[in-house]
Amino acid sequence: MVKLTAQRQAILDLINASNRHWDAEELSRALGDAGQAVGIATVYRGLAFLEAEGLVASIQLADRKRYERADKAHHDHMVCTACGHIEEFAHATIEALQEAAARERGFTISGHQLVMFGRCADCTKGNNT
Amino acid sequence: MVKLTAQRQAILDLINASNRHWDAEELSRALGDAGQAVGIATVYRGLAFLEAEGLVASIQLADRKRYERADKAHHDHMVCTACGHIEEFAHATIEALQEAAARERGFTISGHQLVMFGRCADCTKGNNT
DNA sequence: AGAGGAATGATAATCATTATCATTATCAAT
DNA sequence: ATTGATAATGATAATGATTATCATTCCTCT
Ligand SMILES: [Mn+2]
Ligand SMILES: [Mn+2]
Ligand SMILES: [Zn+2]
Ligand SMILES: [Zn+2]
Repeated sequence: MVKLTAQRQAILDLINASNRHWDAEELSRALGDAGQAVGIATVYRGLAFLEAEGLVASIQLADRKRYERADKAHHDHMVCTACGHIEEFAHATIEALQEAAARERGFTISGHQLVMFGRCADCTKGNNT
Repeated sequence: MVKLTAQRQAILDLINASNRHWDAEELSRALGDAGQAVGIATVYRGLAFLEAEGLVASIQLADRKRYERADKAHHDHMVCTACGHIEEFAHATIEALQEAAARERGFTISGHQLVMFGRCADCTKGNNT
């Protein structure tokens, strides 16, 4: 019975309405534009709360943390260093091999993050930037 | 013909002398303790330089970037969230599958980072913190 | 209606990293 | 050795994302 306040619900709705990977600032700005302003501090707290509840997922990039909906199957990311595009991919075998590697070493895994950096298909062809 | 200044050489020597994963602050402090103080700004610049030259490697964790020697084969990491221990592992099959996944999507990969979080073998058994 | 506790929001604080800029080191040419 | 050009250093200010503070507002229960 997670209790969602109006601002937490607004954050969650916005995230669930697309496949974007949002940062706190973007969410705060978008909510303001939509007429339901939420203080930036509340956005940070709301995101932490929602993630703890498993209602949103996140990826930690070099500079900032980005949030996305959690109602998709687990996946990892490829980040285009030219245009910022974030592409998703899931690979069951990689996941299984990771778990095996951890098990071999007695490591109890609670999470992982695999990020590949490079140029997306568009940026590889065209010469965007 | 990379030209190493005294302070860059000192940073590199320190990194190469162990298998630790250092952050800038730790390096600056250790250099100071060793009697060859290097300003923190110079440490940051030196690390960027050394990494660009391929003389040191790095991993970007949530809060800070950590540097290690580059004269080891590529590997990824498991970070213990209890004691901070960083364990290394290499997995050729995972690497190959990653590249295949990128290729399938037209992504030109320039780098990647796979980090697993959890409790190391010691912290899983004993109850260190 | 009122008390207690949680949530909000404005703002200050924190902390890693980068930018500035005056000073110093390096090196080639005089 | 002295110059001058150029790069590096180091002290310190600035930046930017995130967290902490704290007064105010909102709920929920009695
Ligand atoms: Mn995603
Ligand atoms: Mn390592
Ligand atoms: Zn791109
Ligand atoms: Zn541990």
